[in-house]
Amino acid sequence: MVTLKDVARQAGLSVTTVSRALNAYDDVAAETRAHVERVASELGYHPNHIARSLQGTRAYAVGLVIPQLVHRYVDSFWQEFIAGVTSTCGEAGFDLVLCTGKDLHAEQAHYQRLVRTRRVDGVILCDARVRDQRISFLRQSHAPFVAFGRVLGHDDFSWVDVDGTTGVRTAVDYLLSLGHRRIGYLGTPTAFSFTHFRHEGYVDALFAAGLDYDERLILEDLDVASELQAPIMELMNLQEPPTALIACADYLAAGALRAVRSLGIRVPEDLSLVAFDDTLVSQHTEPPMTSIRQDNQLIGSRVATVLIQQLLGDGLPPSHELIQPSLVVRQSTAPLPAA
Amino acid sequence: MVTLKDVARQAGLSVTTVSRALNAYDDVAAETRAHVERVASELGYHPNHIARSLQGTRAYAVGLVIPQLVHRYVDSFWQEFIAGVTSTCGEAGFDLVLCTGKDLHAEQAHYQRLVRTRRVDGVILCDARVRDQRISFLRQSHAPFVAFGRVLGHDDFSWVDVDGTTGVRTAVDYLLSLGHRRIGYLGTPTAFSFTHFRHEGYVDALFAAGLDYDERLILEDLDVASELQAPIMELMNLQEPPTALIACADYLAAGALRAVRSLGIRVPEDLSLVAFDDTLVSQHTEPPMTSIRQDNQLIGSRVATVLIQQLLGDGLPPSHELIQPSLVVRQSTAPLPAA
DNA sequence: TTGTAGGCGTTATCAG
DNA sequence: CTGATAACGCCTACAA
Repeated sequence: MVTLKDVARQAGLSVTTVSRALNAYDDVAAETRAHVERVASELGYHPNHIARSLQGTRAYAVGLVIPQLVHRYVDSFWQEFIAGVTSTCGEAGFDLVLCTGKDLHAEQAHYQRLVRTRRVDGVILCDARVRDQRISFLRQSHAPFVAFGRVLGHDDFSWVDVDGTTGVRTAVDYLLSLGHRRIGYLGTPTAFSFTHFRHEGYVDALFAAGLDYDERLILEDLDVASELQAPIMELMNLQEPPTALIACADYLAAGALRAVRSLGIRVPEDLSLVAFDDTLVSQHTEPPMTSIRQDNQLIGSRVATVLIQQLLGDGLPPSHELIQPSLVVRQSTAPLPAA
Repeated sequence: MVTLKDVARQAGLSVTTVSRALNAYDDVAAETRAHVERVASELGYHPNHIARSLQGTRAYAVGLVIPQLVHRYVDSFWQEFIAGVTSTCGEAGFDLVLCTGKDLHAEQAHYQRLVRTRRVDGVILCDARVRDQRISFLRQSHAPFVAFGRVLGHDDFSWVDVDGTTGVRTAVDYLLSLGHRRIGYLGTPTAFSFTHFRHEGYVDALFAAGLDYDERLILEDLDVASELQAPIMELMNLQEPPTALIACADYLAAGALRAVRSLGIRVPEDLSLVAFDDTLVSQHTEPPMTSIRQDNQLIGSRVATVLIQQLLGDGLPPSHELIQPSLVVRQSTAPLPAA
């Protein structure tokens, strides 16, 4: 393997000079630089990344730990997100180092290792929780990081998030415009911080329309393994059942669709249904679903951009960025039929 | 950021002794070792992979370059594959370094950089092509690598692949058992090596059943952007149209489903349809599709295992592993109706 | 059984 | 402008 020393010897210069010549420092003679570059390429020199990292400068890599099993494993969220991260990183000359952790604790251990060993220059944190130990840890260990997802009351770190509040509010407004007044709500696990923002959109929209918040129409804390059949049945057997339902995740919408169908309720004739995420799942159901769409690749790309900016220009203030989702209208929603 | 030196100071020993105690050398007193281990865990010491790599020769990382845009981007293949790779790597103490390349040339450049700069110890190569320049490059640069996908006539490198031949053959056999005799075939791009193995399964099954290979029933080289409407129409308007169709990718099956439906042909009553891949796409169509299923996470896991074995025990002979897909029967296939 | 010294390849610091 | 020298954290002769 060709090292800097080999190049130095061959060029009749010191290792230091060669290093600086190759790294575009401005204090080396143009002639010397040319010579060094020629020798380096003749010898087929490539800098040893490991040594570079050990030395303490930049690793030109960012880290990401993905949960081993979350609901998102069933859709293509991570894939699109990662695609966004890697392509943006690539343009900036960074690589992505990926690990997986079975739980939050394991995730944190990975983050610790990655930054401590200088394997990466900074990390990306996903699925921000309401009380997130990982964030406290990263902050206190002075590891540059950017989170996908905000945490209420903590703006001392950079984050990129989807404006779930506006997303849900837009969807509810749309249902209202179709004449619906009894709108049910299926919420994601409350541990995730995005859950609360989405919920807020629902409340806001009802309030703006002067409608009551009826707790009986709300199902909360539903994860991918939740059994929806029974609660949905209860919901639809109310004195005044909802005429529309907004499900805060695709998997909930798909589950609700199956549940109501088994009750003989037709979508969208008897019940309108809106999903959130707009992955392949909601696009391929029958009928295809009206859904709040977030561009996962864009999210990954923005998170990476913010992190790299933070890494290159250091000491930048925390940046906060809200990405707007959009409502994709398909065939699972319809005007409220005249009673 | 606790280092060996910190542990040594705290334990009142030299760095050397601590290092040996922690690395299970047999020339340290049992008592000393216990003491060192206690101090190390109290301080939360974790060895620095980077430093370790520098003096040894292992980076404890493997590389993977994913194509920027291929048909697989629309399903969750990469996500599942990556999940398998990272979890297996993690267990062995390796990280995954991920890049993306817009074309094969860019991919190759990334592989070159990763191995030359010692950023990784070996790489994973995906989507093997019939004539794959990346493979020649990796072989000649002596970079340890494992491919997902074989290339006919090249067994001098390690690969893991899905037995597409048996997969398709099983599906055709199933259709035959339902009474079908006119079975159409929709093939993936011929540049991919798996295309040919799948095709072989089709031919084998027909031959074994004593049926003719009718070129009019075969559509080949269809990618995700292929317009299926016209060719499918032609296919179904034959004197003796097929009564069943086997599509060698989920996206082809979904496209075919739309195309035949627009012709007023019902699935499975008028036409049986089998897909390949069994991603969410084929699971959520109406009707849900009978599909040849491959376990993408398992594939990733096996590829990583083989690569790491190769890395740790060096000089191992190339290993070849064929993973069996399985046929998942759903509602897109039915017995041939009595004419 | 333990400690000392040297080096893996690179870059930062400071002298010349 | 260029070159010694000292790290980075770890391992491994070799010496004590």
